[in-house]
Amino acid sequence: MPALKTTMTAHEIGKTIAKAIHEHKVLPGTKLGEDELSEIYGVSRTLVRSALQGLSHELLVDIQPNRGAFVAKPSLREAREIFEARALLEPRTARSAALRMTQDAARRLQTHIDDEHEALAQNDIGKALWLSGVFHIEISKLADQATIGRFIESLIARSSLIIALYRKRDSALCEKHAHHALLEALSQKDGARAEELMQSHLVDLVSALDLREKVSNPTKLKDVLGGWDA
Amino acid sequence: MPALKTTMTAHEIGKTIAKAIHEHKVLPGTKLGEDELSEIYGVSRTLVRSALQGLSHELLVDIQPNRGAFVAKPSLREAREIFEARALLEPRTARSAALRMTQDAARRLQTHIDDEHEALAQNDIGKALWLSGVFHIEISKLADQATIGRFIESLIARSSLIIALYRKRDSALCEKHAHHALLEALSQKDGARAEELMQSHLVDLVSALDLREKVSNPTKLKDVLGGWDA
DNA sequence: AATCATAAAATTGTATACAATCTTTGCGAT
DNA sequence: ATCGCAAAGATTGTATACAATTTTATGATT
Repeated sequence: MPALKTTMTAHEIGKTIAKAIHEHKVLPGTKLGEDELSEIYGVSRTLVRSALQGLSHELLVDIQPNRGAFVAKPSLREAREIFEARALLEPRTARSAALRMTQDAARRLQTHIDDEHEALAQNDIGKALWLSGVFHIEISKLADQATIGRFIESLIARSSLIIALYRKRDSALCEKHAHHALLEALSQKDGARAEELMQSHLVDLVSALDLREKVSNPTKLKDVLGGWDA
Repeated sequence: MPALKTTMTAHEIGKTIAKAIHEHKVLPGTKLGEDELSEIYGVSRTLVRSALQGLSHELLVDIQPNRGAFVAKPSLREAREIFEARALLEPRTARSAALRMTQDAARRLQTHIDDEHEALAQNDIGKALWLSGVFHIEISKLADQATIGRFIESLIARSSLIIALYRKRDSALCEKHAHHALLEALSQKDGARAEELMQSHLVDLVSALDLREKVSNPTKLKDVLGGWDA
């Protein structure tokens, strides 16, 4: 833990909250009260509000006027759009990354994969899930196109929410070898193969989700009274 | 003008400032002082800060810690990246838009083109430039992909800054017929042609910019002492 | 005259106080 | 009991006050 800095900046607070969201420590729909957070971080509501507004710009939290901030709940439609956008951007970006690949980058990605496996071994699904996302972000950074990289980063961040909401039961995301194969292609500067692998990897990711229309106009409202959300 | 609402919201203030930036009423590098703005809009610095932070998230303003907010000055590299990203996203989006085109949308785009011409006739270059950008945004909205649409919107907003910084002298952006041809293709639901036209339109836009490396290590610093920026 | 140090002014950063809005609770009527 | 309404409580929205930092102005020294 980074030692006792006198006070956290709004950006740092935002990062912390974002991380908790990404690791599924707080689930979509959770209320993020200002007093609560300012208590936690030992700062005034001013900074908390600033952080929350930042997160809302990234569409990670939803600020409802006079009601407060909630962890965002992307709709089915948004979910589909986000993975469509990823399918559009990431394969191409992986190809660029392959062309610019370096020894050092390969090493970094490898240790990253190791971290993923470690988290998985410790059964910290949330963390493993997020690290898996960061792997994609790292690749996009290698492509040396910061603008598109930011878009991808934003899409992956939101994917975290989508996975929390729409993951099929007992679907094994984080297929071990997918990232490894990707790294291999990148290391060999095989752009075409990297592009291909990324594309099919994304298809696999989507196939672990249930993005079908919520069917039931619940035939009887009474039936659905079990623990509903906020 | 919208009548006397008691007070403006941070979002509205941000929109107003953004509009001024887009229309080149304030140029890249201009300082946006908090007191100054709160005076102008008749609100406290709290709201102004919130607005500025929002704009900084959109990369329209650059907030330097303890120094203040300035209208952003995209680097040459960013400029190139942004138009690369547009070239990647917009043609495809224009194709989708064509497939979803309606009578009503065609009418709206036509009146939009008329507005552009009117602004041009009134010699309001800044406004014409921005309306020209909004035309692209409107098309992207028709494509029914809000996520990518937001990316495109953000890219076009920043293009405004790039044009302010890097436009070739006496280059006629806003070639009259380009948008008209695009509208025609869209109206005919000719996706392939719309995609083509958009692609070449973007090439034309870039060719009106000077995105070459700034050559001169100024041989003598003394020579460059004229009014330099902040 | 130019340069550096120092002090005053101005500006941004953060916390607190107050206002507006929403939520919950309790009471009374049906 | 259930519904509706009203007051109390809690939470968000905005403004102001104070602290920290930067910028500008001033003056001494070389």
